[in-house]
Amino acid sequence: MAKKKEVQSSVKDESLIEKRRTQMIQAAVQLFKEKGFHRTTTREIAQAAGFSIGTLYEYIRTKEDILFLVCDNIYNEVQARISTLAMERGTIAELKSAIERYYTLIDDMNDEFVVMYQESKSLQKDALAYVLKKELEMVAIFEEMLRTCYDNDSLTIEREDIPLAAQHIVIQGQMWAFRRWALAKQYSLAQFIERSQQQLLQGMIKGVS
Amino acid sequence: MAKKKEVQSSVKDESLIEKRRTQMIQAAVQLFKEKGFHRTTTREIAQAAGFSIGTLYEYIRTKEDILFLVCDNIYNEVQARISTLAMERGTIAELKSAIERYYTLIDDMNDEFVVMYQESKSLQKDALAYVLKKELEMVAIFEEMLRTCYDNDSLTIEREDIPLAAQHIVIQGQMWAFRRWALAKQYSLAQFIERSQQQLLQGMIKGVS
Amino acid sequence: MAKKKEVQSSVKDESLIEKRRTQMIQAAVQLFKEKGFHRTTTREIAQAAGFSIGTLYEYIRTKEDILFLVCDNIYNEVQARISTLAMERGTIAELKSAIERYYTLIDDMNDEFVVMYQESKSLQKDALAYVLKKELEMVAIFEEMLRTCYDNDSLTIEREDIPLAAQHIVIQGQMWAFRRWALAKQYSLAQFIERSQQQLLQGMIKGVS
Amino acid sequence: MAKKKEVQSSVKDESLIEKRRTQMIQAAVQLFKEKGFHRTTTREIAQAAGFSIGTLYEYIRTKEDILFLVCDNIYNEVQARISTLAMERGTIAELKSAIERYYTLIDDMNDEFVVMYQESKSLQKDALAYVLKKELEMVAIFEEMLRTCYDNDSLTIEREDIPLAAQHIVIQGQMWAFRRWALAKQYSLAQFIERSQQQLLQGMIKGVS
DNA sequence: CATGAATGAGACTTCATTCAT
DNA sequence: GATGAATGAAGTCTCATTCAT
Repeated sequence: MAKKKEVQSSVKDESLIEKRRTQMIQAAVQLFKEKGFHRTTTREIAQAAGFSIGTLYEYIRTKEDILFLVCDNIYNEVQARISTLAMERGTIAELKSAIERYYTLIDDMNDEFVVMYQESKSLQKDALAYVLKKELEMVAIFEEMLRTCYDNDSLTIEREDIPLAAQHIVIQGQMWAFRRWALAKQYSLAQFIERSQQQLLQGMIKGVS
Repeated sequence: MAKKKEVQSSVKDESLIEKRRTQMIQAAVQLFKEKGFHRTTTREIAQAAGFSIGTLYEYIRTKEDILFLVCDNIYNEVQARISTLAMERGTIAELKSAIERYYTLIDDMNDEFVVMYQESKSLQKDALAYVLKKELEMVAIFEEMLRTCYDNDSLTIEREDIPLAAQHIVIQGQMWAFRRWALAKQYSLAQFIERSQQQLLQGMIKGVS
Repeated sequence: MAKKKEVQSSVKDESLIEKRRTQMIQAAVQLFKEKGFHRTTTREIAQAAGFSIGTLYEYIRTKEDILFLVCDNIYNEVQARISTLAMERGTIAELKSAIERYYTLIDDMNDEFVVMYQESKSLQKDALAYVLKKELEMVAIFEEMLRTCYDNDSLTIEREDIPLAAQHIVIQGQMWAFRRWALAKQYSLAQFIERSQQQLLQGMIKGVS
Repeated sequence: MAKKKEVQSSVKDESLIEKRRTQMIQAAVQLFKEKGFHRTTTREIAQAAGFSIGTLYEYIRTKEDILFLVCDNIYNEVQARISTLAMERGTIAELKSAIERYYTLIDDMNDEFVVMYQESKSLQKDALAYVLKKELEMVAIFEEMLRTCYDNDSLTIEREDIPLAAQHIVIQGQMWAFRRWALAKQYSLAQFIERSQQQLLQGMIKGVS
């Protein structure tokens, strides 16, 4: 659980940092979603967060720090909610449940996901590397699940195609994040999840035609 | 084929406009890919294109016009290369061929695609609407193909799931655009296309277990 | 000995004021020497002095007050150490001794002197006037000494050149303050003093060729 | 005549650069003299120079560049005017003439000198090194003159004291720069030069009592 | 048509100072 | 008396766009 990159603050009170950063992240996500990272000014973020520009800069060093905090925050939420999937025996049911949880999470945090995927490239090299690492961990979770299922003799898929399949699951989630506005006309979230589970797993599950 | 948005130029000579814009699109794509739209300056684009900042502004009105030209250019290419699939009889073979052509195109124009997906949100409302419309047309082409196949009695899929399947095909293409750097370690383009065809169509084709 | 300028403090306890100000002067001298007055922040001074920014402002009113305290402190030291030269009979030996004491003091308080000469221009008009007055008093001490020597019939110099000669003695001291880093390669302090006494007084002392 | 440090400009026309920089240097010297480098804003400099802030930054990269240009400009002037002293035979008359020229120059460029000595410490390491090097060259010119005089058998001074004597000449010049306001009450420039020549050279010239 | 110097609004960031705790 | 979080004026610098040559 080593923190790779720390955002420096000149304020000492840790709980206050926590509180202010939460305010600032919420404000930033909203604004980044509307106008994008570059078109949003630090003043706007401060104002939307409810404090002055001076106060904003007591809790970060640069504007980019805010973007990093947004991205970091999302992954922490994601991992917190996904990692509860214990995956003890590696059943297909558990895999389906993981997909459901993941897509539900994406739906809950739609704004944040869109912002992260659209803007994370604006991060500096080290911050970007950190975010990409987190993203690969996400794919790795599903790879691991698929592999356990495979070892349980539950999948017909080739072992070497597991990475692609895992990416597929993640990408399908991004699809909901990016095109909810288009897809929601036709599917509810529940329907989307059901259809996705079917399409993604269809044909790779033993005993299912 | 009504042009929704025209980029104004104060130069009259059409062939010169064509030539200069091609230069500027090529320069811009390279720069946008490296540094993103917002971090790229108009001066840099002019210099990379081989003319002065003053000349650049003879052929466009705003910086955003350049981004629009990049996006517009991609769709013109796409449509030119995909639309040749007349899809007369709606066979599975033709569907597979369309997927192959589409993914090959994405591979050819990788830089442009990445730029478009990353930056198109920076377009003004009307230009963005135009680009989204073009993208939906892309999905519509595959929907149409799937529907023809369906009517040909070639698909087991539900008719109402055709839009989702079409989106799926397009998204899978984006996956190659965005993650070629990661995927290429494991798959060649040909292999990726083959695997994708299999995963995307698997289970929805009649007569295939 | 009327105090021209008082630095206000909201703290009552005089000995505490004394203590805190000593701390802050020491910290400030060090920082001003390294980075200059303008590049040093009040926060840095407070931290280096060992207390909080809030406490710092209990003992001063503005940042400039700190600079004034530094300058004032130097002159207090100077006067304390130089004025002990009672100069009762106005001998050449006493003049030489005064030069030695003065230059030794400059060597001891090198940092403070450099800071004062570099930064005193940043003082407000009234504070600057006070510092300049103190400096002129410094020159006046040597003028007085030279004049006594002159009246003692010990100098060949013109009486009207005494002010210039006095300035010369002071300036030569500044030379050691500013260029000790260069001069120290060639001369020890003792050697510098000896050479200076020789050059400064050479030719103006009766009975010396 | 190798230029150690170049200030970058995005304007290509060399003669225009020359012209604009001259304007900007003149404006800056005036303002730096009045308020110091740090209290002067780039906007003020641009305005005083007669163009916009944007134009100012077409000819420099950072505010510090302006200070560097000011310092560089002074030394170029100084060297241009001093180097005409051919010093062919190394006579005392020529040495005196050099001192006269140097002090006259300082008087002419009083504002610039004060600014340079007060503010050059605000330069970055490399720019500061360049300025210090130029200053040492100034001392070296006088050292060279003194040494030639010495070899001509014209000086009674010890050879090892030549560096100190050269520094002395330079420092005495700075005295006029810094304290003209005080000294001018008593001496005209001509008188100051005469007295300085006398005091500086007195006793080190053979055949003069 | 081509050029590139000029413009200035506006962005990010700093930091002296205050004041409630 | 001590603390340190909050403030916002002000500074430096960028860059899209214009227009005279």
